[in-house]
Amino acid sequence: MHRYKNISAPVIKRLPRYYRFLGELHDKGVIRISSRELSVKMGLTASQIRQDLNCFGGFGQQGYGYPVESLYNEIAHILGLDHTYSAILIGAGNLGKAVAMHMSFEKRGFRLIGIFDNDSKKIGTEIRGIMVSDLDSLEHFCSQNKTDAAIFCVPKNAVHDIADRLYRAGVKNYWNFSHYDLSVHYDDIIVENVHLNDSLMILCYKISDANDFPDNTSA
Amino acid sequence: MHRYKNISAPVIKRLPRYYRFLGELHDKGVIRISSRELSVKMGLTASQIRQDLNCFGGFGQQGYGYPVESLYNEIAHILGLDHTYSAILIGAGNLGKAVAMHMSFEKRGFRLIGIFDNDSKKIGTEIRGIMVSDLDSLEHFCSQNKTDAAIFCVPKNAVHDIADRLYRAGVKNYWNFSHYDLSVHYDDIIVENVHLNDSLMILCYKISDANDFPDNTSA
DNA sequence: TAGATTGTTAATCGATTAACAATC
DNA sequence: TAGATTGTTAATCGATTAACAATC
Repeated sequence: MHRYKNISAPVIKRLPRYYRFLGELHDKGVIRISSRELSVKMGLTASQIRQDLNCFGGFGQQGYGYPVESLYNEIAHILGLDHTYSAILIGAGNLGKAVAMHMSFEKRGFRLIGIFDNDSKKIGTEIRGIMVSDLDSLEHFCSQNKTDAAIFCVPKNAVHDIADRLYRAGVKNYWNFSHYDLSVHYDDIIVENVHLNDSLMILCYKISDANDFPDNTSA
Repeated sequence: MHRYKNISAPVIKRLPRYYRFLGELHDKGVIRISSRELSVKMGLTASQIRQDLNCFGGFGQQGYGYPVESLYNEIAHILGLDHTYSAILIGAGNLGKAVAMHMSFEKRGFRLIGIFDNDSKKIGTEIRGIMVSDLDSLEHFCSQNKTDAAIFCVPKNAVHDIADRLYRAGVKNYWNFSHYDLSVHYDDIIVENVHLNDSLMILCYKISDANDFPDNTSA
C-alpha cells in the first residue's frame, strides 16, 4: 500500500528543499553535484544528504556524485508531482482567494477544480477562472466530480462541520490553513497543516528569546 | 542574552499548539487540567507535555494538575506575545494582501506599520488602513520608524536584493513567505519560513505514498 | 590506474517515553 | 491522611553524523 518503507517525517520535510535547490542548479546549467558541494550550499551535512536520498534509491555514482537533472526528476517522482490530484477550495475570503491565485497547483501535483463559500456576495464571482459555488452544493459537486483533496481556508468554527461533510463524501485529504486540528478527530485522513498563526508566534518567540534580557522577563 | 537555555526546536514548535488548546479549554470554562487529560486531547504523551512545560518552569501542582488560565498566560509570556514588535510587509500582491488582511498581528506580538511594493498601480492604495509605499522609500522609512521585522511576500528573485537592503537598514528578523532560503546567506538573522509550495508538495507526497501501489511507480 | 565519492554500517547525539520519588 | 499528579531522573528510541569499504 505504501511506496516506500518507514520514511521518517524529517526526511519527507527535507525533500521539497532538495527539489528546490536541484531545480536552481539545473537552471544554472549544473550537470553534476557531490553530496559535499550540495551540503555546503544547503547548510546540511553531506552524510545526511546521502542518507536521505538512499531512502529512495541509489541515485549517485561513486567517484562522480549525483546527476542534477535526473535527481531532480527522481525527487519530483518521489514527491508524486507527476500526479494530478483534483482539489477544491473551501472559503473564498482573503486567504482562500490568495491561495487560489498564488499557487502553481499544476507544478505541485494538483488541479483546482472548485471553490466554495457560504457568503452570497461571493457565490457566483470568479477566481482564477473558477466560479465560486454555494457551500450547500458541496455534496452534489463531489458526487459529480472526482475530488481528491480539499483546501480549508475557513474560520476555525466552520471547519469541523465541513470536514464531516467532506469525509462522508469520501474526500479525506486536506490542506488545512485553519486554526483547527483536524487530525485529532479522524484517523484515516491525510492532513498537511499551514498554521500561519503558529508560525508568527514562533517568530515572536525567536525574536524575544534573542533580545530579552533575563532581568526584563519578570516585568 | 537568551531567556531560556537550550530549548530545542521541537519544543518551541509545540508551544503555539499548547497555547491554542489551553485557550480553547479556558474559553470552555475549564479551570484545571492534568497532563494526562491534555495528552489525550492533543494526541501527545503526558510525559512529553510535562517535559516540555518544565523547560520553562514548574507550572503545575502535584496531585492537582495545571491551572488552565495561568498556564495559558505563562505560555503567552514564553512566546513573547506580550511584546509589540513593529513589522513591515514587503509585497502587496495576492499573498501579501491576504496576510495583511487575515492575520491578527496584535494577538501574536506584532503591529503592522508599513507596506511596500514596487508596482506603481499598488503604490498609494490602502490595505487595512495602511498606505502602500514605494519600495524605493524603504530605507527612509526604516530610518524614521523603529522596524523590528519584515514580512516577505515577493517573488523569489526579488528577495535577495531586498533582504540586503533591510539587513543594512538594521532589520534582521524575517517572516519569509518567499520560495527562497534567506538563512543560507546571513547568520545573525532570525527567519521563520512559510513555504507554501513545500507544504503542498508534502501533501502530494503523503497522498501518493498512501495510494500508489508499488507496481504503478515505475510507469 | 589513482582519486573521488558514493552507499551503507557503526557510533554518537538528541528527543521521547517510562518510571518513580516528591509533594500537594 | 490517602490519592493523584507533578517534576525529574533513567531508559529507550530514533535521527544525525562519522567512518570506510565498495566502486565508478
